[in-house]
Amino acid sequence: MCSRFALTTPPELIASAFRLSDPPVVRPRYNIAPTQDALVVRVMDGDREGELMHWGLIPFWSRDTSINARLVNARAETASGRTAFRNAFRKRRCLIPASGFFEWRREDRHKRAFFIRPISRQPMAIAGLYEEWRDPDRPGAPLVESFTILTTEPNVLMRDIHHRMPVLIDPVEQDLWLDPDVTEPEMVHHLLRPTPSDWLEAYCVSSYVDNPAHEGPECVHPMGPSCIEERRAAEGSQIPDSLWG
DNA sequence: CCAGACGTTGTT
DNA sequence: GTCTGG
DNA sequence: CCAGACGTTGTT
DNA sequence: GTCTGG
Repeated sequence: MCSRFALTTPPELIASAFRLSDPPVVRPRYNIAPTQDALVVRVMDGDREGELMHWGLIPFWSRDTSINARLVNARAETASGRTAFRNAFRKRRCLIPASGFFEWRREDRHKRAFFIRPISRQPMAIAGLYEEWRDPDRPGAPLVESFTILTTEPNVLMRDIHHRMPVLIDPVEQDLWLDPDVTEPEMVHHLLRPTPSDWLEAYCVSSYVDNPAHEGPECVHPMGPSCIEERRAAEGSQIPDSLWG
């Protein structure tokens, strides 16, 4: 799954990595949690743009926003067939820029937080879906845009930590994923595979990050003896040329 | 037909 | 809005 | 994901 | 224990 992530990349670098015409107006965030706003990249009128949206998808037919806290993830294996995600899967696919994401590993009675990031240090592109919603009880209510993160099986690196992980989209495949004119799920399903393990590394962080109200660099500082066990699936392996430009 | 769900995660 | 279950 | 609440009444 | 909110 993916229920917490960071985006600390400078706006200018986000813009170049995602080919946005303007740097997004964002501050560094070390602990982005569900129901909060996060930067989303989508294609609108043929151009990529970065927008802030609520994390937690609100289907357009919802009576209220109470479902928001629950639809923070969508299973990549089934999302295109789910009522809540079907329309978005066809027409409103998006990317969520992230410097890395957090996962908690269960260890007996304890849990330990890990930060997972690209070895390349370029921002990753998490696959997402977004939706548009207006309060049906209030005519003229403002448009609420919200998103969910697609999850899939873990790769070798992640398998040791958790049994789900977010879907990441390779830069060479991003135009296809974002194209709103590609409305057949079959055309994009093959993009929703686990990221190769040698794209990523993982290390332990302190429990400071556990509290969603906490913010700041301490969330991603290596912590404890097992920061030594910083993991790489393939030591010394080359990062594929197709990655991150 | 109407009523009620519509989702994922983790845990037992 | 649309699908499933009763 | 984790943290924190977990409730009703009447009144504004 | 389970639900809601961030």
